[in-house]
Amino acid sequence: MSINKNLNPTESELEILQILWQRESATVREVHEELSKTKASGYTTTLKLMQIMFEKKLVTRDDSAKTHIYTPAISRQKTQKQFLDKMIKGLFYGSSTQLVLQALGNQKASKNELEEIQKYLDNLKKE
Amino acid sequence: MSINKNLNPTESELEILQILWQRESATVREVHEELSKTKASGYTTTLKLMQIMFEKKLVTRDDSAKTHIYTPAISRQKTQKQFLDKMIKGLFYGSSTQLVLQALGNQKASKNELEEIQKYLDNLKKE
DNA sequence: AGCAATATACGATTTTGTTCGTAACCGAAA
DNA sequence: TTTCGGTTACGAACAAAATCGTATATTGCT
Repeated sequence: MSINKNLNPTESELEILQILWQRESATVREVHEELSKTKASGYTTTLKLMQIMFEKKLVTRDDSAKTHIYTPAISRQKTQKQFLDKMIKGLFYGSSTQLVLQALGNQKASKNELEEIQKYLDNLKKE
Repeated sequence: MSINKNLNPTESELEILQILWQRESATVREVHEELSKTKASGYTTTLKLMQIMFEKKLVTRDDSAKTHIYTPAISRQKTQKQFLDKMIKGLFYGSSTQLVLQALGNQKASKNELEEIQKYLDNLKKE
């Protein structure tokens, strides 16, 4: 029974969170600058999105100065988990294993990465 | 340079594809029946969605009889890959390894499943 | 104080996706 | 052949998300 509604971020909101997570915190302008590298849209669009995210409590902000500073209010990990779960349920018939195999098969991971995963698996098995 | 626009399926369209993949093919009524188990909405809603999916070429249909029979036009695997790629890019900073670790950590897989994954990894390493 | 530059606030519009009502259609049974 | 149940076609309403234009505020500079 959580008090917060905790609405899931939309596609665009995710893009912004992505940037905020990398930077710890940022102004609207900084976020917009970053977004502009891959996407064309107006400054006020980014502003509006971030205001909405504030209302949804996806971010907090320091508005003591003229230029507000935004900070993510939800963790990267938690968000990743939410979306993963949804995807496993909606596209992999509930099997996380299926998702993992598919992910491994598609994207070629380096040998180092594969070994990292194997180590991780060994630990899991011990538990 | 593909001729088809190949629009990604939406949330609702995925639910329908999910059913079509399981059954190989199905009528609107069958799909609707199945959807109704988990979701309340009218028959014509399902119909409309499937008609749109037809326009988008997400499904094909046999309309030789009065009751049309729909068949998925995109494969489960390809769709899974598309969404995985998008998620890795959009939420895991491009690292499939990160996604895998996160997926393994969240959802407890059984020991058998873990071993299946390990075998798979061994094969990958050999290549 | 007045001006320029840069912020935020916020409503309106556009776009995309979902839902539904109604008409037209078809086939089988009476 | 008429009727009735089930089907498709299709436009329109509705909802959610994204985009933008414009007004207003704040700061720094001259």
